[in-house]
Amino acid sequence: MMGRLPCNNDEHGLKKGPWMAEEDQLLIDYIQRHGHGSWRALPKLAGLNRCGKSCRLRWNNYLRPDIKRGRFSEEEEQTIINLHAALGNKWSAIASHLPGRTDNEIKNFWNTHLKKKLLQMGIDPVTHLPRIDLDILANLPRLLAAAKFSNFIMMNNIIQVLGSGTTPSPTMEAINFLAGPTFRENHQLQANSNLAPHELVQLQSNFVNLEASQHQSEVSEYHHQPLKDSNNDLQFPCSSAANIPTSTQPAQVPALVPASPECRPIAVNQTENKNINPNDISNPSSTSTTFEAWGDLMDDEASDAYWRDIIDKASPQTWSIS
DNA sequence: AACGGCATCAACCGCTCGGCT
DNA sequence: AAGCCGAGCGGTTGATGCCGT
Repeated sequence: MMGRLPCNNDEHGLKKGPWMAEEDQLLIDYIQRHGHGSWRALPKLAGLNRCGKSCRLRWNNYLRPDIKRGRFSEEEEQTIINLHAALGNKWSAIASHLPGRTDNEIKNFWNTHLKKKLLQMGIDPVTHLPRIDLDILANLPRLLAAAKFSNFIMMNNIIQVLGSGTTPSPTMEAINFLAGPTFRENHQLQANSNLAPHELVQLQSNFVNLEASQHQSEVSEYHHQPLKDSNNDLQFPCSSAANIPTSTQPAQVPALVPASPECRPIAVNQTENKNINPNDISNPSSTSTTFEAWGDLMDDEASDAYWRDIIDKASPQTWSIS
């Protein structure tokens, strides 16, 4: 990080912790009269013994006159769930779709209520997919074998590009590549796999979801609005795209699309279940992409034998790099 | 009444981003 | 181009309240 001094209240004798009513009043009075201007300069000007950052937070999260307080409505809940499916933990982006609600409030509401609610519904709050059970984990070796090692190397490269997609162009290039004939024709999974048809469908649908979620994610990120066609209906690049709500159409079911970088398809749950209860949700902050998770696992000596065992069982002849 | 565990949420901390010099 | 700085974001913490025993 570039030379940025922390807001160290202790060192400067600045107050920390809960705000008193008098402090609130000083802040409100000052901002109503002068606007907040420079947050750093504000506390001194307003006669507050706080750092500017603390003032900004207090104002934005609590004192702002347009803040809506009280319980979240059903519609707001659905909106949050669907936006989270599309945007991941982008609390400020989610908050921008909910007038009067702050990112902090939404984040707290998510962590304390919605996460649990989804879990109770059997939905992984990180991926927004139905939670994966041990049967799937047991089939992992076959899935791995089917995908072929070479495909994984290539997918890894692609997804790293997707994961680092802060600019639209490389990401869209990767998506176009995935969607295009080169990828689909040259990487026929079925040819070298012993997958059952439904497993193949699942694997291929992951690619489709990857396109859809990435596309939707970018659209939302750049426009903060779902795509709409001329009839004002939601428009998606493919049929399984994220289910973004409108004010008139609250979605009833959370979208089954992983969107945030840590929610890449295929195996987030499987990879992170190495030493924990497989029914537990994956940690949203631990790994930014599925393939980084793979890397983490492969780096871990303790898990090395575990994965070697799985790989050995996964038809070694299919692992030759073509 | 006292205690412990859990839930909630305001506030903080560390970091990134983008504008400016 | 490099560094500084203000603002904002997301994760985490800690105080508080509630509930069950």
